[in-house]
Amino acid sequence: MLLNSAMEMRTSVSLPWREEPRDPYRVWLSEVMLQQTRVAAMLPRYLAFVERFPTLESLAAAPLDEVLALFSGLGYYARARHLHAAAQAAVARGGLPRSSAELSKLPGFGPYTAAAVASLAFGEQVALVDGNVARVLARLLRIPGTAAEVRAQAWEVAPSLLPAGRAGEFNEALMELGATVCKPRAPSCEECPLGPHCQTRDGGDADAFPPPKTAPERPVIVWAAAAVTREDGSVLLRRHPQGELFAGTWGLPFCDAGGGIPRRSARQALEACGIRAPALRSRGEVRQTLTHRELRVALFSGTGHARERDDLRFIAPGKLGSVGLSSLLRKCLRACGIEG
DNA sequence: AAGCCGGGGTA
DNA sequence: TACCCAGGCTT
Repeated sequence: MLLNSAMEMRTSVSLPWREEPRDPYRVWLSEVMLQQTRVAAMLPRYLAFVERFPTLESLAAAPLDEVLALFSGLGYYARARHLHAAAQAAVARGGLPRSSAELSKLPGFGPYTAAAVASLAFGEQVALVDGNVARVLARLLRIPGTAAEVRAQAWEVAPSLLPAGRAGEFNEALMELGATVCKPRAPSCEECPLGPHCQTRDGGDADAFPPPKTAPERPVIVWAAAAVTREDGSVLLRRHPQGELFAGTWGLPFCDAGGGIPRRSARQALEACGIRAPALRSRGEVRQTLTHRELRVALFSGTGHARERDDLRFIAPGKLGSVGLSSLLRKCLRACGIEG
């Protein structure tokens, strides 16, 4: 009965990766893009991605740069690197593994994604818990404890709720319910198909499950960055190395400027690129809030030339779509009057 | 177990 | 504007 109630949620939206018969590659791609990202934000990128890389094999054969380009602005770029690496590993072994256990061995497949692909695309009878499922179960069953404890409990309980032979449908229905009705805040309990079964609905305290997390403090990071344009209008970009924020994507040459003089720091950043003491015009400050820090970038612009390297390229504004860019870079370029 | 990774939606 | 959200990897 729980199943039937929850199932009412299904098929309320038609999304391209849900077309039957399901293509495991596309189901996987959608799950990766949906990590920490809403459907509305990722849908256009998903469509562009499958158009460029319609198959697992085409993705495996692609240069990483192009994969990152298609992830531009989505954030968490490790997802793109893992996706690419996993595609190559999968092709090398003859295709995508069909079980959750085997999928887990590939980069980028954690417990959730492995179970999602296995149940949704391959029909494996395996439960999954994402933020939505954890919240739905916490309210339905009045699971006490912190968000982390609720999450662990949900993984314990979920397998026992699985209807025989219909794990995929059930998983999808629970996630759909969490996304549309059993929302983090202000849940629409009146519309909930699970209403009679829910242990928090009558109390009206569904909101309290799971309890809100305490806000983490967010240290401020200050960068000084410079947009240097060449005579032909192209702008100097530097690839963020592994271990740096925005790793793998391209950004303006920057230097940490915490406590220092921003203009001097910007000059320093350019010297590291082989540009000596150019005239720099101040372009104000761009801010970007990340999960664990607030980023403030003091911006400068100027003209100049530099020798290109593997991690240093002049890119024409019209060609910006062909490399991986962060949203931060877009903001910075806009502030400098450079439009992609 | 805790910290690290972007970005956009919502109040 | 301020707050909220969340999977996988690394340490």
